[in-house]
Amino acid sequence: MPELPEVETLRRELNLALKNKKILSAKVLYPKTVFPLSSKIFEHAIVTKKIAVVERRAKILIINFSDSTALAFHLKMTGQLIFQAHGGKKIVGGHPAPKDEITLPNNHTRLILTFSDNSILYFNDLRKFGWAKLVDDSQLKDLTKHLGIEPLSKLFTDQFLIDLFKQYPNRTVKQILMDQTLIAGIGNIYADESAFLTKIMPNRKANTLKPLQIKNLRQNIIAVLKLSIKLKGTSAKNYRRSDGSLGGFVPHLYVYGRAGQPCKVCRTIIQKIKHNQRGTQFCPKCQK
DNA sequence: GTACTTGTTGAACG
DNA sequence: TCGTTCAACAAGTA
Repeated sequence: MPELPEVETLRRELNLALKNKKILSAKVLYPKTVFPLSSKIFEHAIVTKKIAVVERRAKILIINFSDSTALAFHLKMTGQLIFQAHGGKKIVGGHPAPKDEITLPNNHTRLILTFSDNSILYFNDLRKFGWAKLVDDSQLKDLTKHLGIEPLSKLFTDQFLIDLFKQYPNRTVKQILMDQTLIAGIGNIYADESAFLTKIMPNRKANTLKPLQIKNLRQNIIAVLKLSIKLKGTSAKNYRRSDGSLGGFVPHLYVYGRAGQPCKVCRTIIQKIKHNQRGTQFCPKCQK
């Protein structure tokens, strides 16, 4: 599933690909995916809009138009955005697709945007959790106002994280890291991975961590996010064990998706528990 | 067929 | 008002 690094990679690529393009037509194939919910209204409202810049907030991808409206996407777990240049190669972002077999549109395609140079952007989403919202300035603010700070911004300081742990002494590490209203963009993968790198259990209570551990945790969060972006954000694990396509970050995972396999550090078998209603993986020996 | 998984939202709870 | 818990969303896998 797309995480912050993957959305960021997609943002960079789409920003280059889409800048200054004009929307020639739009086709909604699954109305519940879009806002406004009416396909007709959506399709009519978006044509002739010109793309100014593509931005990202947490895991939300924001295509800004020149008239200060925007099309905001959330890929959730299985969303994909695929850009097909006219006669050119595809840019694929989001949920990994079986390699080289994407024919478009297909039965998971929810929205098609065609640009005036005949290039096309497809929004695919197998499970239909994702959305594409056409919003004005104030609606865009509503979409993002509840989100906490970006973990890769300068605001994400040692002191900020230490204060958070003080503010929520009874929560667990993982609960704090994954709370989008506190820190925006960390999902299950990076919560588990950064806990491993810090050698702490994800279900440790916040008030049991020493300031030095919190500082280490912050370093590890940043390191793991940056490494994943560097590897083109292909952080998504193979979605089901049978799906042979591995993302570029997968070889760097220590615990996520590795339950039952030996720890890369000490060979102890990685365990999986349910914590905070989420699958949570850890090494019982390395993490305390 | 049944249970389970997954990220996020929002309702319901004390 | 606040923090916590849980159902809902959809479709594929075990």
